[in-house]
Amino acid sequence: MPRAIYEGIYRDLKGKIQEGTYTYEDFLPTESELTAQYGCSRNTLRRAVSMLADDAYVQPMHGRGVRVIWQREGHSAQGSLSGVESFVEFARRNGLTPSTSVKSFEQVTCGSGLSRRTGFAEGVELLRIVRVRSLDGEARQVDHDYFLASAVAGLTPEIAEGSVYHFLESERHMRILTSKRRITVQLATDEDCSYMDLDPYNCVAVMENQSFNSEGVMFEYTQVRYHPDSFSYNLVSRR
Amino acid sequence: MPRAIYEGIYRDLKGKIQEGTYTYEDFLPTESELTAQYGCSRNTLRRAVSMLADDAYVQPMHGRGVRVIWQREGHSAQGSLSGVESFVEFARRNGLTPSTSVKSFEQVTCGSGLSRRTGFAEGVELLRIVRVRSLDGEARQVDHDYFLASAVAGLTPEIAEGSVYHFLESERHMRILTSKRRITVQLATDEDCSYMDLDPYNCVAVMENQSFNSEGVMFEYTQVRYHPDSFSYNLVSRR
DNA sequence: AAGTGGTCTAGACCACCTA
DNA sequence: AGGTGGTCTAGACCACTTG
Repeated sequence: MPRAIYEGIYRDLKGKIQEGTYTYEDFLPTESELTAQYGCSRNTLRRAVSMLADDAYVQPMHGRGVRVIWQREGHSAQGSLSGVESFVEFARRNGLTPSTSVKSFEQVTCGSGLSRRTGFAEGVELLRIVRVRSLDGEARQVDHDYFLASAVAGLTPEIAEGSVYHFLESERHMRILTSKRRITVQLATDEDCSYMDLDPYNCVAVMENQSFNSEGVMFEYTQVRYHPDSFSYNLVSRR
Repeated sequence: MPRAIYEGIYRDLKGKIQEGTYTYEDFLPTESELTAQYGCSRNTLRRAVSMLADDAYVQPMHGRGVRVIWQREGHSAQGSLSGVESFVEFARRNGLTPSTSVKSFEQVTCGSGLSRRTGFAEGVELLRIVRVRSLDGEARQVDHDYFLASAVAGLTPEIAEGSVYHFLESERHMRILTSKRRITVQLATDEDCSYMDLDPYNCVAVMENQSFNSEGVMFEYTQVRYHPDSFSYNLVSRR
């Protein structure tokens, strides 16, 4: 694997923090020690450290050193859906059986309302897919996907029962490079109630998502409506 | 102001994208053109561009160029609380009158349950503050704050009615450098219902937050419980 | 083949912290 | 004063895309 040097150093340091070689509130060795240790330039090492800082594993302190701030089980994890993990990966990791039921699979033209909501240009052809996803038979989320029709030619309802991304990556050689997300809480719609076990006055967590492919073109808008018990989202911010 | 060069370039390019000098799906000038334009080294320019990419303003494409992916009103913004903006800033921007009522202000010792929830070590002294925050008289969120008591000496209920961060920054010369967050949706507690206008079967959006100061020490755990109508969180992810 | 972004190096100077 | 991280430069080579 032709991995970048900074990537290797990043993984190595991250592993050492997770394993306890460096622990909470320790200082990492200094930059000059680490560059000597890894036999790389200072810039390359700094890039790796800055990635660790982005992950909130570490906090560099000017004039003092680089302090570890990662804690095992920092925010103790409940068994709930992480926003970054795929549905199937989450299920596998927790020993649950995932299943997907395609409720809708149709081509639509993007009208003005849809354009404002999704960010697609008016008039473009979209493929609309609605899927209910369950764990051990319990409906946990409803996915509303809109794909640029031209980008997903060949997609069938059968494929949509599995992973659309796998299809896009292996068949269409497409990669998601960037995505913008928004999380809100909304009152459950009648549709939500009919798909998931919810009462009309319940709320759902809604994650909207715009994805851009390697061409820099937005090709997907997704709205995932989560059963409130199944939603958890972790993130980090700096500065 | 001794701002960094990359910071200036970053802001300039960001402004040009927002103003429409470069628009959605355009390519930026090439790196060599931009380095000439700004009279800086390639590394410095690349750092600025990489920050724009982190913000999903731009997507660099190997061998082709750097494409703008920012859209005005991409995910159309509703009038709702953003997770990154402070409560007062949000109110001001939307012409609403913010108010805060301190419901609790007391010192507690961190027990095992609290330690697991918050990430503080067992036995440390904490200052617990509960505040209800309203916009135009309507209660929108309840803040449960736990501060390392030693870090916030001198804090009073009167100060807590305003901005604790302002106190920490100007009086205690403390800065938040990193924070880890988690967002979940929970059933409203009796306390939530009594503070905000909610029924027992309603949900609240909960944002938990651990903050680290410039010493790399966690000094704050906050749990903000949002009225569902007042919650919106925007974020970006790459790769 | 030419042009683009991606990675890496070596060396310089600065700003901050501790003593 | 000495050590640490923060910024910046100049130049090299590589990998990908396009004609």
